[in-house]
Amino acid sequence: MKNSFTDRVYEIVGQVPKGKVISYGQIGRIMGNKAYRAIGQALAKNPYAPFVPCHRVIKSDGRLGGFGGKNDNDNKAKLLKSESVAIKDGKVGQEFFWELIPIDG
DNA sequence: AGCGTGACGAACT
DNA sequence: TAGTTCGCCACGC
Repeated sequence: MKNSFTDRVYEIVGQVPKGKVISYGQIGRIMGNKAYRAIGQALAKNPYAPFVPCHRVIKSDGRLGGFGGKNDNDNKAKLLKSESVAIKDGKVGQEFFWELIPIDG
C-alpha cells in the first residue's frame, strides 16, 4: 500500500465487478484526472498482477488494448467472454462498460 | 532535475 | 469512416 496514484488504479480496477469492464478514461475520470497514460503505466508495471484483473481494463473504443491485442493469443478476449463479456468484432459492447466505481469503501 | 517512454484519448485531415 | 497527429499524466533512467 503506497497510496500513490498507481495504487489507486489497482484499487479501482480491483473494484470492477466480474462480467464488466472499464476503460482507462473511466478510471481517470473516477480519480478526477485524465492520466489515461499513467493508468496504463500503472497496470503495465502491475506489481499486483493477481490482485488486479488487468484484463477487465480495456480501451474506450471497447477494444482490449495492448494486453491482448498485441498477442496473437486471444486468451484474454476469451477470458473476458468467460466472464460474460461478449466481444463483438474484437470489441466489447458499451453495455459491458462499468458505470462508476464506488470506492467509498 | 530533465528527457523519453507507454496497456490511452480526443481531435484533425 | 479510416488513418494520422498531438496532448495528457506518471514512472524509469
